[in-house]
Amino acid sequence: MGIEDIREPTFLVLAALADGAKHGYAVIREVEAISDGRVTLRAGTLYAALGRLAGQGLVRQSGEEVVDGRLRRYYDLTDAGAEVLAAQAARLRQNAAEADRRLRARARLGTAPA
Amino acid sequence: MGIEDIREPTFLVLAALADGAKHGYAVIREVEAISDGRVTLRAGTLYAALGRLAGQGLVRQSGEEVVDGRLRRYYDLTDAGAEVLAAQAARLRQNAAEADRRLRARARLGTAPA
DNA sequence: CAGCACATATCGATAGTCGATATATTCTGA
DNA sequence: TCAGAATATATCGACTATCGATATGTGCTG
Repeated sequence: MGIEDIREPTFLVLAALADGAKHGYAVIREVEAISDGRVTLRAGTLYAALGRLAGQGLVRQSGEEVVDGRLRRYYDLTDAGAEVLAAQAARLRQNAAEADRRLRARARLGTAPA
Repeated sequence: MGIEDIREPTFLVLAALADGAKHGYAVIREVEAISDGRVTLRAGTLYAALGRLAGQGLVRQSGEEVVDGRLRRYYDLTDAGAEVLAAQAARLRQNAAEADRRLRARARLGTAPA
């Protein structure tokens, strides 16, 4: 339950911040783009995740700005956050590779042994 | 929230069954092996997942057997289960690739702009 | 001037996983 | 020989990340 239990929405939040600081709403749009529209973060999910990740030292607030009378609160990845993201990405790749390997083994035997 | 919301433990259960039918306890050991010891399924997680996946038509009970006086209940993937697993694996790969791409962009700029 | 995009935030409900517990048999080591 | 671990199933309460809804306010567009 430490830092290693990361679900897709939270993973995508880290990924969205990996290439530079963004404000919350921009993260929501970025996550939607990253995931080809599959994941639309709820505001509740986003701000809860940012708070949680900040508490874990993976994300940090990097300033505020007012644009067109609207407040923007920026966040970016810490080095620890980048490390966790890299480790998680490796894990996803490994899981996907293992699943594919087994699916190929299945295909070799003939599908659905009814 | 249909069938597309799958967490790591459930994904690994599907993966464990992808290359052939197994009984519950064997799935637990297989998942541990697949994940290099990172994921040890709790019995509660496993049987809940199997029941849920069976209800979604992704897994099906494929028979019972008594070995050394102990009951074994076997499960295997349906074709639908194999398709979902393949789709999820693709998704993991895509998420991992996107994270890596952004982490490389970050590295290019110089880590942690203090 | 209605409605949507932008931008933040909180709150109750849902659901998957964990941790603990229960039951029963067989194998292993001291 | 007998305690403990491994095998094998299953249930239940607790935790928590996410969802869905709601709230508040500004600025742009039709």
